[in-house]
Amino acid sequence: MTDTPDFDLNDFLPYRLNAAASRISRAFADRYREEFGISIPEWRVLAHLHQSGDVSVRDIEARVDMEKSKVSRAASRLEASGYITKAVNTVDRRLLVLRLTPEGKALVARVLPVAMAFQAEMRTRLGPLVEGLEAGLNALLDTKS
Amino acid sequence: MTDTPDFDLNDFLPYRLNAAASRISRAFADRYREEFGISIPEWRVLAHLHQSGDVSVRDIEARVDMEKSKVSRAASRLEASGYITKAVNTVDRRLLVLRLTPEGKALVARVLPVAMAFQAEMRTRLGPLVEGLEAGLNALLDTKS
DNA sequence: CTTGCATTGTTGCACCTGCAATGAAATAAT
DNA sequence: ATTATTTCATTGCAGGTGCAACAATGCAAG
Repeated sequence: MTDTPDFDLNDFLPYRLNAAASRISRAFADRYREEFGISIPEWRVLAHLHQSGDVSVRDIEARVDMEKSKVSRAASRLEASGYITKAVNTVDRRLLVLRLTPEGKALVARVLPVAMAFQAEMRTRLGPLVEGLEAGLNALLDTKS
Repeated sequence: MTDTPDFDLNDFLPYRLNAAASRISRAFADRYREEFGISIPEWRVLAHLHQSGDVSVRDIEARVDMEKSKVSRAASRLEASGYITKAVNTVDRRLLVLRLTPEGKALVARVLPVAMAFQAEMRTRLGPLVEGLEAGLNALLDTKS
């Protein structure tokens, strides 16, 4: 009987997770690009610099879930735009020191409220379901790393 | 005091959602590529053809959350690999009729158990949290479309 | 009929991405 | 000290992606 086992892509958890993330990311990226002219990788670098001060590429790679080449290119774009500086770490000259410029700090100050508002929108849309979603994401992110 | 409002990227919902989805997708894509030589877009097309029989590119675009160009290219690769055929719909010659070949059906029969096993792994890792995650994804997918 | 408009699928283009190779610097081994 | 090994960041390359432009077809208006 079961020659063709029932399968509906829309009930398939990996697909659903990816579809939801893609839509959210797309909407988010559009807003960032239009209002601030930055991409999501650039935003992640900025956010981490805001959060942790001077860091290296490797630092960001470890904490922000991005390949080092992606970090490197995002950092180069941010440097070209004047939002960060790249300097050589004097104690270990293999390392870079990425640092926000005043313009970068000002940009972060403008982006942060938009990011928080976006997250608030998501939470509103989710209502009480947000807790379950967070718990599920925790489980996936903890175990899988 | 609040010159620099606290912000931790790892508590930021859009980031967490995307990070989780990326890791899952990556693991999934690796397995598909190694075992079957197909990508996720190709898998989605195959899955929809398995589920719905003959369909057009536009059909898949609407139901599988992919741009038409992405569908078109995935379909071309699948055709080149001999897994589907592309024919012109005789009643509306703008439309294509995508159809699984016997090889395509055989491939789907091999992929489906792997997909189900992967989903089962996710469910195991999540345990009872899977319900909350599903509910949250529902909310995001329903409202956002 | 024909003329204009909408729809379907493909493709050119510019961009982004991951991976591997590379160069530079630090560390370990002998 | 010299040599090998490891670490860090960048870059070349091949391939995937979205978007806009396009050709082909269908449909509607006159």
